[in-house]
Amino acid sequence: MKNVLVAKILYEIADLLEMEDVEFKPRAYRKAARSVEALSKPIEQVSAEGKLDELPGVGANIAKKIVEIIETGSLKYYEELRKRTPVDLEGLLSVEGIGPKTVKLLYTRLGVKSLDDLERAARLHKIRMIKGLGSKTEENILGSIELARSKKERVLLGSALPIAERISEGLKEAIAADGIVIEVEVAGSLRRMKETVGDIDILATCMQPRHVLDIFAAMRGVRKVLDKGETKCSVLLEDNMQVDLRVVEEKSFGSALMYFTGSKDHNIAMRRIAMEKGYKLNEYGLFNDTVQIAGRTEEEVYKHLDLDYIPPELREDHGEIEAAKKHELPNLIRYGAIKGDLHTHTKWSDGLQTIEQMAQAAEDIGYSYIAITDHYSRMKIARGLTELQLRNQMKQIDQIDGKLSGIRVMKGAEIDIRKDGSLDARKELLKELDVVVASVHGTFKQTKKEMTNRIISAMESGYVDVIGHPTSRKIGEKKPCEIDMERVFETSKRTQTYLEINSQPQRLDLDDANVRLALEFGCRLAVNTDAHNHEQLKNIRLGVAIARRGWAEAEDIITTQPLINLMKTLRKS
DNA sequence: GCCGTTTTCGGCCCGACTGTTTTCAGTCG
Repeated sequence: MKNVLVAKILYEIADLLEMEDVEFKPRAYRKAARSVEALSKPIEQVSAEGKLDELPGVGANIAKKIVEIIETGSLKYYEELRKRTPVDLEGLLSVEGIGPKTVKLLYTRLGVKSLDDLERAARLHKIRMIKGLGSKTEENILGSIELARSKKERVLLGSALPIAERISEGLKEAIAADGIVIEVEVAGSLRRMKETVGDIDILATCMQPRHVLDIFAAMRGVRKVLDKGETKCSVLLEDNMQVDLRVVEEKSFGSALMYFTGSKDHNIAMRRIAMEKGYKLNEYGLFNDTVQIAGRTEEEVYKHLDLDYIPPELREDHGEIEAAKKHELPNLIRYGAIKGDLHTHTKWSDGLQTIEQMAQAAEDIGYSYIAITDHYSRMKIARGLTELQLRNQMKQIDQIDGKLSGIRVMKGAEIDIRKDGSLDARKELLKELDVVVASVHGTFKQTKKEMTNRIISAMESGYVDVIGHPTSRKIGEKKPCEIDMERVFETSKRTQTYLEINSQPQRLDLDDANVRLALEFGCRLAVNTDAHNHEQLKNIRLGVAIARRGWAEAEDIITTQPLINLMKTLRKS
């Protein structure tokens, strides 16, 4: 599956062309790249079927280039562009505030090719000497460069999860084909559903550990075997992700799973409890002297320590052990509990699919409602709709909704919260919508107080149902805005304006800590995907994971409610 | 380089903000 590679090259061509002041082509390449990225099947398959030019944004020329990438792993056109400006484009562009034009400028004037070069140039105050740049730019670069570097070290949950699942499924299938019984589980921070992970840990139990390790080391996608022993094998995948596989005896599977799931702090606390009871806990089991009294499953280990079972998402030593002791753990929202999505986009604004396609996809995953909330903006953010366009869309949604019986399609919009906290839409228009999502786009350089008031104003307007991606953070790219969250939570509760848990892999905003705090304030939240294509509707599990990590129960999340209850919850019903 | 019930050629999103500038380029969403 070369989708990621193809998309990456197309994106980079766009940046390279932009560097050279080429007009319009960058946009064309980006559109094609997004199409490839959104694809659920291998690009090779689409190519083999001769259907590349059916992808939105892919014409004869780009199709030809994609074929070349599939066949050779690279692209002459791309290599030539790179030769003209041989820099670590991806790295340099990951610095906030630096775009293709600045990369070009820094390269031609200072020979900056890498993040290290950039940092050196900034420290030596060479950047401020360039016409068009200044001391402020230099300071900003130094401020963002660490963040840009750290991005490489951890991978988004949303990226790592499918890789881990593919590997564990592949392993199961390969072993099963040999007629051998195997049990495989993903462990580590990935199992705890942390928003980013450093590597992938997989645990297996099998009577023939060596056979499992051999198959694992020879799997497709493995670039390098880092080390391989009797029970453990570490490999580096083609995309630089490290995967560790451990094979343990069946009688130790539960305790090993606990041990390798962590967190470290949770494990330490657990071992202390075992000690207090006169036992010993390690990855091989729970022991009374030398006799193993538990270890086959996690459940029996917790039980023998007089604790309720603690779901992996809670294992951070943030009070979960005390709660488990007192039988006060939350009844966490289940992964399948979501009944609908209140934040989605279509090709009317910057999405990829039609309203029908999004609604159909939502119905297919078992939802009973979906709100179409394309960007609406008087300032044309992300191809926002005009009032006339939105009214046309509303008519079309009504027609589509009339035709579909299995799912309710709701009229909505994502409205920009302007700098002064006012909504970028006429109130009369908002009244006609079923769902109003209001979000901050463009965080400027506002103070904490200004930003807090900006969001609170929107909540107090009386026209907003959901605040979209409340802190505007992007993991590894953009820090969350400084906001007085407690004031926001208080207002959310008072005005019954629901804060979103945005399920986009790079957002996950609110984050787990804020979710937990919001719940303490008595807020209810909305888990949405902000999907820009139908595949992204499936990101909902990431949002639910964050809800679980924030100790949320189903009742805390309005999108678990059936339609009739939801309508009572929203203000415009 | 792509695309089309107003077009197969001529458009293609655009406004705000920042940091640099004396009127604007680059970045962002």
